[in-house]
Order: sequence, then structure tokens, then C-alpha cells
Amino acid sequence: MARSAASKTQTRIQREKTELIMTAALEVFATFGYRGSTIDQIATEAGLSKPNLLYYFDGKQEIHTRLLEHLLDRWLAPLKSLDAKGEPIDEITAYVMRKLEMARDFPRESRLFANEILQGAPRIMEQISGPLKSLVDEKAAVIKSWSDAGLIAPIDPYHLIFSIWATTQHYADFDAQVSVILDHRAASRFEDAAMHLSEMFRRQLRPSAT
Amino acid sequence: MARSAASKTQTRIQREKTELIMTAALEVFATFGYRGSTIDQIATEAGLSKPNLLYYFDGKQEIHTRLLEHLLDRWLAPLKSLDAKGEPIDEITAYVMRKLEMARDFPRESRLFANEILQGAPRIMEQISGPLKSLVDEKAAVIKSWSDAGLIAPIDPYHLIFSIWATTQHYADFDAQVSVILDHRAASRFEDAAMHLSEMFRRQLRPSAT
Amino acid sequence: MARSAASKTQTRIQREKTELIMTAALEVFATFGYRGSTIDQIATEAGLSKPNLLYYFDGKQEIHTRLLEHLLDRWLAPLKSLDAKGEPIDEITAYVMRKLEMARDFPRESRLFANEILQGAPRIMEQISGPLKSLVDEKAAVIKSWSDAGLIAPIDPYHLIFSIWATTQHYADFDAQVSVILDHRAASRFEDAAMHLSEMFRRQLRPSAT
Amino acid sequence: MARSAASKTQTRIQREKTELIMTAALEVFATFGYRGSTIDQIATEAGLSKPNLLYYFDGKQEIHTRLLEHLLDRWLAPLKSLDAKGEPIDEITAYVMRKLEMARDFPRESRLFANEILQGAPRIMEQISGPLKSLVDEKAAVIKSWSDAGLIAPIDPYHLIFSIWATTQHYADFDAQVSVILDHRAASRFEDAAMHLSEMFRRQLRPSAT
DNA sequence: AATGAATGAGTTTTCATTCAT
DNA sequence: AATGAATGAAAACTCATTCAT
Repeated sequence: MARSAASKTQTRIQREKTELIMTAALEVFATFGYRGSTIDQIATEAGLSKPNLLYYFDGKQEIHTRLLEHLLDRWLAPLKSLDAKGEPIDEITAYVMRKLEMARDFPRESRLFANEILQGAPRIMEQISGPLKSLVDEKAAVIKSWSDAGLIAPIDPYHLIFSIWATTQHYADFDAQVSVILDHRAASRFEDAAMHLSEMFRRQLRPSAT
Repeated sequence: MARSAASKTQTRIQREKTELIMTAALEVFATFGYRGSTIDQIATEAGLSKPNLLYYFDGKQEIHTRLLEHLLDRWLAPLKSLDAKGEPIDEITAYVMRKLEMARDFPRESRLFANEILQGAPRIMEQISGPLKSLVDEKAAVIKSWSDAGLIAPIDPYHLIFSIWATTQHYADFDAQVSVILDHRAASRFEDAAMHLSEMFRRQLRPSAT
Repeated sequence: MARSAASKTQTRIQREKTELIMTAALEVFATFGYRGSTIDQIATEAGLSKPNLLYYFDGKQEIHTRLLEHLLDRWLAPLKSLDAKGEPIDEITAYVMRKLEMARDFPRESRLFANEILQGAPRIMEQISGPLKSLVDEKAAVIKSWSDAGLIAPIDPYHLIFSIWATTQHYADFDAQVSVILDHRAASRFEDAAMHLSEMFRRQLRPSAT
Repeated sequence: MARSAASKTQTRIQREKTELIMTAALEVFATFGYRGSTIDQIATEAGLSKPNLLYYFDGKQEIHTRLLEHLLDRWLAPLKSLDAKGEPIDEITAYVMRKLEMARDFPRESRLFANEILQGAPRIMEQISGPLKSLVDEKAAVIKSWSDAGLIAPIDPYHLIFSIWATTQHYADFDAQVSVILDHRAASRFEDAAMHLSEMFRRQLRPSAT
């Protein structure tokens, strides 16, 4: 049995197929949600037979869990890079831009995540209350210190972070709506959003002239 | 057969049961998504038998569709109230507050909507490209005019609207995450968010001193 | 949902269908064992569709469990009737006869039980170590007292009981073999066994002439 | 292909692996029955890969069939040894003891056999109606002759044999039940059974004083 | 209006067996 | 000989929907 991620010694084919399945599953899960997706869809998307897919993964649940685990690293990376020693406003703005790039380049990951949270995070709560919360707490403290030092305007760092997440991920998660509303302007939506958001957050963070 | 709620002549009991079912369905669909929800769950939630529920609605699809239709009015109301003749920054800030209140008071509606858009809006695209887009276009024009007149800072009205939607709905749609990250501070999340967001949007809109 | 035996208020149809299914399941499980039986077989045997069968029972496991529970009463009855106040040898011989009649009249019940024990009693251990063991302990004490009083030959009551179980149930459980070996004499196998076993146990129990 | 163990010319390794598989299969089949066992379990038990196992045997069915064939010799041996020229009661008692030893030393073989008969002997009927029946007929005739000669009490030899089989195999086949009922006395169950059964059969066979 | 009963079409998963190397 | 990979057929179970009363 080549089953389960446990086995450390993977053959080339195993690595390739596992990757193939994860990609297909990401596509399907991100679009239809966990319950709305079928193994059949994923198998078809991956060009495999259903039993063959189940040769690599123990079941639907496992694929999903592994996708979410896999996702977390990439998901936390932009915030991790926020440098306590950098120039505060530049740091935060750069973070916003990195998040926006992720929304542009990895919209399926964003939707997968959103789908999960939306339903109460039943299969991912641990990661949220664990690593994610820890990281947020850490970086919120950094922002707080900047705020306290007067380097940026007084601000609630948690709600700032939520605003950044919300505004950037919106372009991935609500793309169906965004694209329709922007119609012909949709092509440049990420550039426009970049302009808009960087301006928005810079204004918010700039210390008052006082 | 009194089938399908379409029939205009409803008895009182019909109206009550229909309402009961819609409420139950909202709860269930908002939590589990369309595919993740079963008629059984909705019937149980509503305290009805499954066949009895289907006496009032033609099927799962219809309940969902009607929920979304029903939802739209409430959903558009806050933006509709944006008054072209009001004081620009106050108007927009008030809009933000109304949206935030909706996230607080009608989180299930918000999640139902988010679920739908997230999956590509397959059952609601018409309403988005129709009434919703029209309204947005209209109000975006108003904001544009304020911006052109120098009453507010230069801004892309569409992306402003997206930012408002994103930041406010975030508190409903991502509540599972927000609550965990804020832990003991979660109780005041809407008040804190109100402070944060009103400040954020005011700063952004305030015309430059120049 | 009319599911699960829990519901006390059963309709006539429910009682009939439940009974019908139990009978069919007994037939199938007794012949093919738990794992060797399929819900399809049981449904076909009962003249129902598979989902209809599952409307009455929550699953294969539940049908099996309920059969075994149901079975226990009937299974223990012959031993329960062993009367401490009766004439020892007659009492025991009568018990042997009752067990033999059960092997003749309820061979499927016997095989269902045998199948389960044979596989280590995974789904029935509780009942064995509970009610069954209690009853055996009680009656073994009775037999022991007879033995101690010299009313029957000195004997290990537990092993006597095992011998009774083994010899009588053999005609049900190993019928396939018994019938072949006895070929034309097979028709009278239960009468012949009755003669043989009553003589065997009487001889064993008769106190020594000493 | 060196497929199928039928080929007479086996290398040493082939013989060893075949033996290894048979041992593993016996363990598994005896515990879970034919249908309840999977090739995977057997392969794992044998420390082989599934395809490798199937290199030595043509399929699940074949392993099972060969096990049963293999089993028959050992199974008939105790009865074969019953010597028409020996002292009747000693001969029969010795047979009982040999059977009881088999139940103690080869319980899996006993259970495998029991499982098969219990399910109507679908895969072994031939051997029962052939060699087994022949042997039984032969030895039953011997016992009959002893009985007719007054060397042992009048007795139905077939039912005597059934009683011997039943009582001895019971300790292997129903061990799950026996052990629980005897609890702390279970350790000596075979010694106790030996006492009990030898006494039981001796008493039954002893010609009446008359 | 209401509900117990029934079912066809899935959906996940298992498993004996085969393929390719 | 041996094994990683693959699959068709089945099996358990689910669910939206319909039937009958």
C-alpha cells in the first residue's frame, strides 16, 4: 500500500500522482466546496480512475485535510515576512501587495480557505487556533508597537489585519461578482485594486500631522 | 394542489409555513452550503416532515433560489440609501455602518450570499449582472461625481465599494476565524470594527489638505 | 424517520416489515456469516428494495445486532427452565431434549450464534459475559449441588453444559456434514439423536451403584 | 510463469513461500471466515505483497480450497488410527483424547473447518461426501461390530462419532464463549475437558452389568 | 395538509485481480 | 520473483423526490 502521506519513501510516480491529485482536488474543492465535490469529479479532473485515486489517498476527507495543511504555509508566508525592523508603512503596504498577489495568483487556494471558514472551519479549526493565531498575535504586537511609538496612526492591529485580509481576498473569493460588476474594466482589476488598496492603507496608517 | 409558493393566493397557514421553511433553510444553507445541506436537515430544523416541506416548495433548488431572491432586496437596501444629495463622507461612512450592522444582524444571509458567489454564483448570476450591477453602477457614478467635485479624495468608486463590502461582510462570513483570533476580545468585535472601519474610510475619503 | 428500534410507537406496517426483514436477515446471516452477507441479499430475500430496507434499519450492523439481541432470549430459555427443585436426571435430560428441539426447529438461530462465536464473538461478547454467563453460573451451581448431594454422579457442571450445547447444536450447525454422512438415515437424525443423547447423558449422570 | 502451486516441480523457495502463505491464510480464514477475509490481510500476515502472494496462488479461492484439502489429512488422522483390533473402550477413549488434543493444538484448523460446514460446506462438500464419509462408514462399522459383540454398550456409532466431534471441537470452535464462561478456570479447560469427556464416554460405552 | 413508505440515482469505499516493469 | 500501479465490479449507505393514503 502506497497509502497515506505517512510513507516517507515515495517513488517518482507517487509524487507525481499525489501532486496531480492535489491540484485537481484544489480546483474542484475550491469551486464546489467539500460536500459539493465528488471523488469522481476529482478523479476525472486528474485523469485517473476513482479507485486509482483512492490508491493514493485514503478518502475524500484525507485529500481535503492534506490540501488545507499544505495550504497553510503558503497562506501564512506573506504575513510572516512582515518585518518588525522595516519601515512600518512600507512593511504593511508591502504585505497588502503580497496578499493581493496571492489572491491573483492563487485564487483557488483562497476560495478553498474561504469555503472552509464560511462553514465554521470544521476541518481546520486547529490550524486556525494554533499556528495562524500565534502568527497573528505576534505580528499584531509588532504593529501595536509601531502604533504606540507613533510611527503609524493609532490603530487596532487585529482589525487592520482583518481589513487587509478581507479587501485582498475579496478579489479571489468574490471574483464572480467582481468581474461582472467591473465588466470591461475587469482585466485590470488587480492593478486597479493595488492602486486603490495601497492608497487606502497608506492614508489610514500615516500618522496625523499633529 | 396548492403546490409551489408561486401561487399568489396563499392562505395564512401557507404563508406561515413558507416563512418557517425559508428561515430554516437559510440557517442550514448558510452553514453547510447548497450541496452540503439536505432537505431532511431543513425539514427537521423547521419541525416539518420532508414530504410536507415539499408540499410547499417544489424542491431543494426552489427553496434556495427563492431564498436568494428574497435576500437581494435586503442586501441592496444599504447601498440604495446612499443619498447623492447628502454629505459625501457622512453618506459613505453611514453606508459602511449599515453594512456592518447587516453583518452583525444577518450573518446567515451574508454567508448564504458568500457561499453562492464563492462557487461562481451559478444560481444567482442573473441577479448580480442585473439589479445589483445596475445599482452599483448608479451609486458608483454618484461617488465619482463627489470625487470629481473634490468633495472626497480622488478614488476608484468601484474598488471603494468592494472594500466596503469586503471589510464589513468579513465579520459575518469569516466569523469562525475572527472569533478565534480575537478570543476574549471577540465580544466587542462589531463595536471595535465600527470604530476601525469608520476611521479607515474617513481617512481615505478626506480630501487632501493641498 | 421510522428509523431505529428506539421508536416505541410503531405502525402495523413497520412491525410487519421489521419482522420481515429480521426473518430474511436471519436466513442470510446464518448461511453466509456477517461479512459474507450483503444488504442486497437480505433485501431480495425480504422482497424489498435496498433503500426501503434501510428505511427500517440504520444499517447492516444494526440488523445483525438486533437479531442477536432478539436471539438471546430464545437461546437462554431452555436452560432457564432447568428446575432446581425437579428430579436431577430428568431435569437435565429434559434440558438436553429442549436444546435438541431448538436445533431442529431453529437451526438458523443456532448457526447465526455459532458464526458469531466462531469469529471471536466481536459483536456479542457483552451478552455472553453478561446474561449468558450469569445464567450458566446459576445453573451450574444447581447441578453442582445435585452432584454434591449424590443425586447425580460427580461431574464438572460447566463441562457438562458445554457437552450438552455441543452435542445438540451440532445437529443444527454441522447439518451439512451430518446429513451427508447419514445419507438415507438423515431423515430420522433428530429422533435418533434424541435416543442417543438421552441415553448418553443418563448414563453419565446416574450415580455409581456404590 | 511458475503460477499455481499445482506444478509439481517446486524450488525450495517456492515451497517455503507456499507454506508461509498457507499458514497466514489459515490464521486469517479461521478468524474471519472466507468472505470476511481479504487477500490483503493474508498478504500482510505473511509479510508479502499482494501481487506476490498471487504469484504463488491463482486467487483467494484457490488458497482456501488448498487449505481445506491440506486440512483433511490431519483432520481424519485421529479417526484413522482407531484400531479395530484394539480394546474397544480404550480405542474410542483414545480417539476422543486425540480429537481433544487437536482442538487444543490446532484450533484454527478446527475453526476453518467449522466455518465451512456452517455455511453449508460449499467449497468442501466433495471431500465430505467422499473420503470423510468413507472413513466414517468404515469406522462406524467397526464400532457397530463391537457393539453387536457386546464389547461395548449398544450404541448408534454415527451419533457416537458426532458426539465425539461435537464435544471435542467445541473447545476450539467456541473458545470465545468457553473462555469467558470459565473465566479463571479457563487455563485448565483442556485438562478438565479431558477428564470430563473420558469419563463421559467411558460410562456411555461400558456394557451394562446385565 | 400532512405523513409513513418507497425508490432511483448517486457517492464513498472496498477488494480480487491484472498490468507493467 | 517481486512489487508499484491500476481497475472493474460490487457493497454500504445517502438523498431528493414521489407515492399512497
